[in-house]
Amino acid sequence: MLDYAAMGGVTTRGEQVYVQLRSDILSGRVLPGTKLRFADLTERYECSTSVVREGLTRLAEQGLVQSEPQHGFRVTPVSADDLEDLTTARCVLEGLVLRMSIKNGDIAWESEVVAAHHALDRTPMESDGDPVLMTEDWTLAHSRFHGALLAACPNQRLRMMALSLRDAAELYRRWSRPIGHDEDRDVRSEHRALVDAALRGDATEAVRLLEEHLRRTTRALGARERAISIR
Amino acid sequence: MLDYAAMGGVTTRGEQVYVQLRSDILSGRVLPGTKLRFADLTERYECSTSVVREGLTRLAEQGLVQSEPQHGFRVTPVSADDLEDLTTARCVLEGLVLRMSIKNGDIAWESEVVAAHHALDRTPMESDGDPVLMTEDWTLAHSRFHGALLAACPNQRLRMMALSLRDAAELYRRWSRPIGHDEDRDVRSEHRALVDAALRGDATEAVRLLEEHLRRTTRALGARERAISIR
DNA sequence: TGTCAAGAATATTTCGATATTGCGCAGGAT
DNA sequence: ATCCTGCGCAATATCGAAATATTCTTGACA
Repeated sequence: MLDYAAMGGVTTRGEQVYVQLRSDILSGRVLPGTKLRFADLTERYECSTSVVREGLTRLAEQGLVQSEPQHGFRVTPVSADDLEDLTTARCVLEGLVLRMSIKNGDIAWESEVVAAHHALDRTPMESDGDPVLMTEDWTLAHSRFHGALLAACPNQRLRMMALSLRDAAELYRRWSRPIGHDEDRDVRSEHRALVDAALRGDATEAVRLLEEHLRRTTRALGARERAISIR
Repeated sequence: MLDYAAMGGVTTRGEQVYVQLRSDILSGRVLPGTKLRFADLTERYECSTSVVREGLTRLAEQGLVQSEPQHGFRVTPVSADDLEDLTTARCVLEGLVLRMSIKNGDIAWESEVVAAHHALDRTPMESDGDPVLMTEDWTLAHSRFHGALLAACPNQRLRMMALSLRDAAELYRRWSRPIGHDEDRDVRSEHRALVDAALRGDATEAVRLLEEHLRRTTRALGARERAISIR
């Protein structure tokens, strides 16, 4: 949770590598459980071990990778139990933050929510090439939309923690593409209902919808996980 | 939030330095706002810059120190606004975790709570030498006591986040020694009431007591802060 | 054939040095 | 007098290799 809010762009090599490493993990370019060797990473990111180490250390602190002393780092493996924990934590915390955000949101916030939702609604979910992974664009728009919903929460720490949990969930979400294809319409209508409740100021209903939204993604992954484990 | 649960003790130099650095900050041996120079730290901890850097990076990720690229690190400064945010976050989150812990706690958990409370109750708060800072022993016992209360929360992530907030608050608590001396008795009775409610299984009352407990410490600091700012 | 130990190979951790960046001050131009 | 520019100092960021730890391989011995 380093605060680079003040700086315009990426400045140090360490920061660049960290951002890229993080992006590579979150986007699923390196699979959960993968061992991260220094030799590979220094070559891939064209920097020395120190810089790689710094990035890995930061990610480990966030829980995106795991560190075992003298044994190196690996991308945090996914598990059904952990997902259960994560989902519960998100329902509780993100629900809370959403409630605070709605109670506190002004017109500017409402505008941002509407804008983010519009962008999300118009972004295609799946690319023609890959029927499993979502598009980069949709993932980004989705992240922005949920971020916008939470943006008006006056408590920075709670908001940051909720966002951090969303990141952790990204690892799972990345692989939760449901088998069926009607899901597409479903997710969009869930988002729309969420926006409606939020703008109406109906925090309780919005929180209920959010929790349902989160749990559905979890259930979708459950199905996918079973499918993968059969292989 | 690196997971060293599996390892017996501290193994790498980096880990040692991190632990010590963290302890030095949390215990108030280096004041909030202090610039942390590499030259000083490498000498103090007898290691190279890389190791110091790793420790600082981890602490920065936790929010205990701040990093500004090309400008180094400094211990996160304290502010009244941040304390307000922090206290609110703690009341909400730690309250939630306490509730879950009480609902889920078994006899073994109860025993731990009783034991930790007993140890805390018998540990002197203030040393004869310094009338302002709490003793190292009391701080440790206090931390263990509150940790024990939360230990039965089945959700690891929520529990870890609550503990992380407690650490952040430690920076403030360290300087919140009230002016008056009767506070001593007061804090002890607050802890006792908390234990009673928890063991009774009265989660709602326990959470209420905890929130009051947290807010009182905050108010105590408020007074102290004003006293400091007058200097 | 199975076990164990010594040594080779591989990976991580730590170091010391170099490269880079930012800051302050002096000197000169406007 | 004020502002700009360039130089030197101090601190951070990065590197590449040495030191340390772990894992794998090989071969002797029971």
